[in-house]
Amino acid sequence: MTSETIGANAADSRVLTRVGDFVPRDAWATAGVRCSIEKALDVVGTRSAMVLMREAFSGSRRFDQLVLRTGLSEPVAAKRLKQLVADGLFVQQAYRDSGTRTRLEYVLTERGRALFPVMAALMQWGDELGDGRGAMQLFHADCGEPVTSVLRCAAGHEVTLSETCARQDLPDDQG
Amino acid sequence: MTSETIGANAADSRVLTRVGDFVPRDAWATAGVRCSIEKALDVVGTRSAMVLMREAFSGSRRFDQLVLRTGLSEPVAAKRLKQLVADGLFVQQAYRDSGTRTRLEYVLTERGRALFPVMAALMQWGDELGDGRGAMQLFHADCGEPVTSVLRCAAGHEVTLSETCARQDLPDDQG
DNA sequence: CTGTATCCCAGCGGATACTG
DNA sequence: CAGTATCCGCTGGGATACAG
Repeated sequence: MTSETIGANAADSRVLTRVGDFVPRDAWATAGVRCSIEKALDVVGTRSAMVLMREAFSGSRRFDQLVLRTGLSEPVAAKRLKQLVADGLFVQQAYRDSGTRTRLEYVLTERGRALFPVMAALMQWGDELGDGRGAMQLFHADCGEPVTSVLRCAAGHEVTLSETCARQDLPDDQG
Repeated sequence: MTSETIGANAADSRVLTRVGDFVPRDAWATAGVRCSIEKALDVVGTRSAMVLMREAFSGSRRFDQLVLRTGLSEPVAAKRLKQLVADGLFVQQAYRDSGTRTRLEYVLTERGRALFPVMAALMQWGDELGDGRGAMQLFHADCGEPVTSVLRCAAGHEVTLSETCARQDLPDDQG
C-alpha cells in the first residue's frame, strides 16, 4: 500500500506515504512547486555557502578569518556572504575591539543557527567516506558523550527510515 | 576559553572546542585535509544528486521515474546516477516485472540510506523558508507524531548548538 | 526503456589588481 | 581590514538528437 492514513495527526487530505514507497504522482514538477530540498539548496547549495556556515559554527565572524579558514577567495567569500545576509542566515553587527575602529562582523541569525542539524548530519555522513582523515566528532559539553544526528518524533521515539512516513503539502488545485 | 577538555571521552590530544568558539588555527587548509563537510559535498554537493536522493527516498528506482519526478534532463540524471553508483550510494539491481524483459533499477545502499538524516534535516530547514508551499512533513509510522531531526548524545540527552563541542582529527604532523 | 553524444549557456570559484 | 572590479576556466545542467 502506497498511501494510507497513519495516526490522528495525519488524518487529512494531503498526500501521505511510507518513505520508500512511491508517492502518487510527479507532485513537485506537476504542481510547479519547488520542494523544501530545492528551496534549501537555493540558499546553501553551493560549496562556498556550506563551508562559510561550517566556519561560522566554528566561531569565525570576521571577513578575513572566514576567508582564511574556508580557503575561499575574497571575491567568492564576499559575494556568498552578501547573499547569506540577504537570505537571513547572517546579520552584520558592529563591534569594536581594543582599538578605536568600529568594524562589522558576521553573526549567525536564528535561521542560520537552525542549519546546525543539517551541518552535523552532513559532517557525520561525510566522516564515513574515505580514510577518516579530517573527521570531526561532536560531543555533548555537559557529559562528554559523542553526539549524533537522529530522527525523533514528538512522542520521543527514535525513528528509522523505514518507520518514517511523509506528507506533502501540495497546492489547492491538486485532485 | 577556546580549547578545553570536556568529559572523559574527549581527554586526548586532539583539538576540542566549544562550537561557537574559535578553533585554534586554520586547521583544514593548513593540514591539506578536506573536512567532512567538503567530502560529503564532493558526493552530494550538486542539486541533481540531492533531488535524485530525495526521489530515491520517495521510492523511485527506475531511470524514467527518476528523470520524470526530479525534473532533471536525461543526460544529467544519467551522469549523476553513474557517479552516485560509483560513490556507493546506489547499486544497480536486475529485476523483472510482469513481462519477460530484465531491467536494472537503482537501489539505495546502506551508505545511501545513511543520508536520510541529512535529507530530513535539510527538508525541515527548507520548509521554514518562503511561503510554506511544497512543505513536506515526516511522521512516525507507528504513532503518527511528526518527526524532526535532532542532535542526541550517546547518553540520551538532546543537545543544542551551544551545548555542543567539536573535536577535529588532524593529521600527525600537527604541532 | 535506458541511456549516450553533442552543443550550448549560466553560474561557481580562482587570480590578480585595486579602493575605502 | 574589508571588501570590489575584472577576467577567465571549469562544471553543472538543459535541449536535441541518436542508439542499444
